[in-house]
Amino acid sequence: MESNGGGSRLVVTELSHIKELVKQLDLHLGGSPDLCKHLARQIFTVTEKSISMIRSGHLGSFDGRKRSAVGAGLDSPPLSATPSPLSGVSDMPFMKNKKRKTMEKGKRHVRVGGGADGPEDDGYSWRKYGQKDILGSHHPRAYYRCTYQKSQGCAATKQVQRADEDPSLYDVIYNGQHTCVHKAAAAKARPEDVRILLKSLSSSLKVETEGLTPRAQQGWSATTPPFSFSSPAVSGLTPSTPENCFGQGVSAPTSLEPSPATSGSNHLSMRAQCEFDTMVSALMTATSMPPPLSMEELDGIDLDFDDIDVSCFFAPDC
DNA sequence: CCGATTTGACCTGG
DNA sequence: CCAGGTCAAATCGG
Repeated sequence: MESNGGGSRLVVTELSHIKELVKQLDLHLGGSPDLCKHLARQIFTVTEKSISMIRSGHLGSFDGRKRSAVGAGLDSPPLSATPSPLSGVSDMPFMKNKKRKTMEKGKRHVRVGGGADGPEDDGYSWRKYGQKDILGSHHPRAYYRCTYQKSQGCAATKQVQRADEDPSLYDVIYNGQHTCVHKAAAAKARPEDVRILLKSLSSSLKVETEGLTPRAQQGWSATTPPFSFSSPAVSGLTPSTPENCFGQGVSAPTSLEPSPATSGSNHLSMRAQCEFDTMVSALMTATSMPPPLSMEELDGIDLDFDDIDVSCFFAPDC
C-alpha cells in the first residue's frame, strides 16, 4: 500500500530542518527582528514543502475524488504549473471582469471565534464590498478587501461566513497577500507569545527516529512512516483549531466521514498539516510576517540552509 | 463632506 | 441556467 518510503525520508529531513529552524528562531527571538522574520519564513517554506510531500504521497492513492479547494488552507497540486488553460494568459487581458476565475492561489482557510458583530479582529483593516446568500448555508457570506487596495494596491481579500453548526465561529478565507504596509499586527507581536508558539511547534515536530540509522543514506524500510506528531494544546493564540482546518465550509455534509478503512495515514497527514498550518500561521501573525506564499511560488523557491547550521543533525554524536 | 456599508444588478464558470 | 463573486449607486455615519 504505502510505497513512498523515499518520500517519507525526505519529509523527515524537512521536519528536522524545521525543528532546527525553530531552535534558531527561539535563540534569536530577542535579537534581530529581520533574522527572526527570515527564520520564520524559512519555517513556513519548509513546512509547506513537507505538507506538499505528505499529501502528494498519501493522498495520491486516496481515491479519484477531487479534494475541495476550500477545504484546506493551501491547495494546489505541485504538478501543475499552469492553473488552467483558460487563465493561461495571466497577464491582464481583461480588467473589467466582474468575476475573476475561481482564485485558487494563496487561499488560507481559518475558523475564528467572534461575537454577533463578526469575527475577531485579525489585525488588518478591511472594507466590505459585497455580501451573498450561499446556497445551503444559513448565514450569508461577506466579502472584504483590504482598505488600502486603492492607496497601496494591496490585493488581499477575505470572505467571512458564519459557521452553520456554531454561530459563535466564523469561517474566514483569505485570498492574496497583503502588500500594504500596515502595522496593526506588528503591535501585538509579544516575544512571550512567540515563544509559546515556538514551543508548541517544536514539540509537535518530535520526530520518531527509532529504527532510523544515523546515516540516513542507508534508508529505512519503506513500510511505516517513522514520524508522528504529538498534539500540543496551542490555544488562545491560534487563529484556528486543528479540527477545523479542513472539511467544513464547503457545504458538503457527506464529506465529513473520513472513510476510516483507508485513511489511517491520510488522517495522520491531514492532522499534521493542520497543526502546521495552525501554528505556523499563528507564528507568522505574531511576528507580523506577510501572508504565506502560494504553492506555485513555493515551488519556485530555492531553499538555502547553507547559512544555518544543521549539518550535524543526523550525526550520531550530536 | 468623505469614507464605509448596504444591496441589487451584473458577470462568469460550471 | 444557477451559484458565487464583484461592481457601483444609494445610503449611512462620523
